[in-house]
Parts: sequence; C-alpha cells; structure tokens
Amino acid sequence: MTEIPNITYTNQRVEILNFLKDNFSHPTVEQVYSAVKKKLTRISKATVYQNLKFLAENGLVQEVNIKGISRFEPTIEPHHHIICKHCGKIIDFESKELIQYSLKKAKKLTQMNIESASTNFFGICKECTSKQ
Amino acid sequence: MTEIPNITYTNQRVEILNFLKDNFSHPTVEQVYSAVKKKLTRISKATVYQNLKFLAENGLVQEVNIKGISRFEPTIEPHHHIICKHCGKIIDFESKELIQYSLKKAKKLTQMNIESASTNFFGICKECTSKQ
DNA sequence: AACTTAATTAATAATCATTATTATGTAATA
DNA sequence: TATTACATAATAATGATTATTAATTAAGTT
Repeated sequence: MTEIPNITYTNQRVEILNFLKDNFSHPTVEQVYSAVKKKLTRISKATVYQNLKFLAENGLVQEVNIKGISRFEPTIEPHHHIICKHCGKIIDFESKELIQYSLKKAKKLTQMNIESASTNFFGICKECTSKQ
Repeated sequence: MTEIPNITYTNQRVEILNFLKDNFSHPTVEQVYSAVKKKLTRISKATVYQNLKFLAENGLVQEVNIKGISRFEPTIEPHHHIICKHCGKIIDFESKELIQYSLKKAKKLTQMNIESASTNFFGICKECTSKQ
C-alpha cells in the first residue's frame, strides 16, 4: 500500500486503509464499516462503499468477489485464493509461475487479447481437515 | 445434459433445461425467467431460482458467478471463462492441461486439500478488438 | 484572507439479486 | 380415499449495492 500522488487522503480513506493494511482476512464492506466506525463514529456505510471502490480503482487495495460478495485486501499483486468449503476462510497464495502459465495457455488457445486472470481454488483448510 | 435417475422432470424444469440446452450465452436468472415465461406464462421467478439451483445441485447445469451475478450454462465439465471487458460477453474455453497443472501446483505449494478451481480470464474479445 | 469551485461526506431512498414464507396444487403411495 | 411428500405461484423479506441530495470540507485563485 504505497502512497500514490494526486489522490486526497481524507480521514475516512486513511482509516479504511489503516484497517486494511496487513489485514489478510478479506473483510466484506460490512466488516470494514464496523471496524472503521470505531474510529470515525459518524461515518456512513455509503462512504465506505464509495471509498473502497475509489481505493480499489486507484490501486491501493484490491477487490475480490467471492460468491457474489465483495471483499477487500491490501495485496494488490495478482495472486490466487483458496476458499475453504467448511469454514469459508479465504487464504491467499501466490505463484507467478502459475499466473504466467495460465495467461500464456489461454492466449495461445483462444488467440484473444487476454490481460488478466483470477483463479479461486476450493478445498478444505488445514484446521478443518485436522478437526474432522 | 444427460438424464439422471430419481429426479422429477416437471414442466418448469423441462422448459428451463430446454432453454439452457445448447445455450452458451451464460444467461442470468432474469434471462432464463423471461425466456421460459414465453412457454409457461404463469411461472414465477422464485420457481426459476429454485429450479436452477436444483438442476445445478443435481449436475444437470452449471452455475457460474461472474461479478456477483449468477449465470447458468449447460456445460457441466470443468472449464474456463473469458470475460470481455468491453461488451461483457462470456466465452468458454477448455484446457484439461491447464486445469491439471493449476490443481497440481496449488496442492504442492499449499499442501492443502484442494478439490476444484475456477478461473476467469479478462480481456477483449475478437469482435471488440476488430471494431476498435 | 476571502471567494469560488470542486470534491467529499452523511443520510437516506431506491434498486437489484436472492431467499423465505405461505397457501395452493399436484403426484405418489398406503 | 386418505395421507404424505414434493412442487409451484405469489409475495414479502432480506442483503448488498447504487443513486440522490443537501451539507461539509478541501483546493485553487485572486
């Protein structure tokens, strides 16, 4: 989350970024809202929506849509997600090699102008596997 | 879309399946609803939701969630989607090799119990590329 | 600093997708 | 036929998101 010129850092935006910084739990808008509300009690949910969108468009955070619900994360580098079918936890995992391979393969097979990809894996996380 | 025993084929389900058969446009619930309504004018949207879910759970169609919206397709084999950033069109593309590779890679790197994956590619389709 | 303009915010209403409810209808079975 | 289960239609309710609008704050200019 490096600062980028020409954007205004309002209190609201700063608090949202603060909450998201080093937070890899992929919070929903609702979760961001209730966390930030503790600092800025008068903030409205619409402002959170608006600013999360703004921050994502300016590359300060990343939006991920999982099963129809928007979530946000501080990692802006392309990466993959693993979603646990039991507890719903979302885990990041990065493989530049896999990203490269996927894009290359898709371009070759479809001859289309492909720019990016997003892959979600589904399975059972370690905690759920050991508990069961 | 092969028939599977022990499920009842009501008129509503048959019409939904008929519409989805050989339809690779990835229609939304709304689109399925208005198409099927032409045949069964009294059908309700809730019935369409319910039956699409039912058919997907029974492996007769596949649900894909794109940008938070559910869509349905007759192809039940795992495959990839390419979403055109210009016109929003969703194109199927299959590569068993890519599926295998992705799963293998993810399992190896995370040592998690990974069962399936879903990859969406984003780019510009041929039509939009040539028109521009 | 005062003035002007643009951007941001809060509050709320509106919309869209989806799920839940409930009463009715249909099919299968004892 | 009575009983049970399943399916449907209509509608209400919910949850996520977007739009609206008026008030507030920030930025830029004389």
